[in-house]
Amino acid sequence: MDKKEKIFDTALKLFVKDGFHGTPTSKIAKEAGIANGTLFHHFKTKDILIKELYLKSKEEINDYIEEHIKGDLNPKTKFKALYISSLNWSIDHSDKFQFILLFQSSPFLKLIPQETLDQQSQSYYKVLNECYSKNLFTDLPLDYIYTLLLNHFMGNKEYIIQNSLSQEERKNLINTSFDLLWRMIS
Amino acid sequence: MDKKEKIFDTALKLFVKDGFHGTPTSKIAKEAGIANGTLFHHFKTKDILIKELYLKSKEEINDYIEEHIKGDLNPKTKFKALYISSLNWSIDHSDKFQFILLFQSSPFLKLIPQETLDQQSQSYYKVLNECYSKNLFTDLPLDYIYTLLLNHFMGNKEYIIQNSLSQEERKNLINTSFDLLWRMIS
DNA sequence: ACATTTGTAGAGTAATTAGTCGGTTTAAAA
DNA sequence: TTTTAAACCGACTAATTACTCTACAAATGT
Repeated sequence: MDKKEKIFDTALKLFVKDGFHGTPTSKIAKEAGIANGTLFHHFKTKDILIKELYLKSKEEINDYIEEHIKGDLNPKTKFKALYISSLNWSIDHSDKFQFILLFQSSPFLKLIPQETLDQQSQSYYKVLNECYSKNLFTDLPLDYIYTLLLNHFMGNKEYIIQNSLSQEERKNLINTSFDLLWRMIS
Repeated sequence: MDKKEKIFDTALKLFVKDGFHGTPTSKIAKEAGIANGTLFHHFKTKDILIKELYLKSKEEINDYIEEHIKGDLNPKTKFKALYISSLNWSIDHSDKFQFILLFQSSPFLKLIPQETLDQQSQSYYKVLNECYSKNLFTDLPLDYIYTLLLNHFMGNKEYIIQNSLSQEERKNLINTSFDLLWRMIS
């Protein structure tokens, strides 16, 4: 495996486990099986490593989701596809997803310009706005619906990871959870 | 203000802002307006400070909630009182609540014996179990309902904090959110 | 009044950390 | 083949960290 890739992998795992400040660069290098200097050859600073790791992970989930919602024309099925594909990715890449959350609620978030952040969430908002403008949602503020949606999502993600369901059970639960959500917000 | 109390306050604020490892004891001492040595006189180690801060905060929220649910005999109103009082406390003490979450998802959680943790969540589980055994909930596993409940709670908490509502609006939203929740899980 | 404990201070220390540097190996280009 | 550049190494450094130590002040008990 490419050493830079190996650094990414190891760093992500350690950051999720012990936090950013709790993970020394020396430990990353050691566990990745490379020398200290090599790490700083690929990433000028620890901050840059953290930032690139975030951008990489975020790009992966975004690509995956966009791949799964494109083509769908009906707003509701598009919304459902968004919900389900996000859920699937976050379960299948739980460390990466956890890392994204960690980063987003950390002071390192400031390393990313607002413009980039907006751009990254564009596709979600587009789907949401379409449903909203077509009055598919109940008569509550859109940001409140977003809140309900987001946390329903997070809870179900956590539940599925925790209970390591079979592929079939998982599919069923995800569908059930979407129905529960839709019943709540439509 | 008592210096020990001042350390508690400052440490909590900084831990929430910058994380445990991101907050040096020297910074805590400086911002609390005390000497380095004084901090270590009151708390033998940084870990002990973190642990005591958690136990203190957790005790406060537990006391508050228990004060608000005692007396209620009907399981549903007791459940509602639990939901609403938790929400109110977490909004009115958002830093402390954030700290509790931070601690619980950190490696420091290991500092607390399982026995103590169980004891601390006893009263919540009691209320939940009572509703469950009286068939007030829909036909889903209790731990799944707990997941839905918890995340509905978290989302609404975040929403109310973010949107700084008036006392009246807040009360209404909390009630609405409870109805939404109840409709979903009952 | 005196003694003892407790609170407070801040300089000091050993360990750890992010990041550097000079040098060697590997790989690609000329 | 020779030259150039990129990848890699690990010892090193300056800064930071958790924590100690000694001394002094305040409170408390006798």
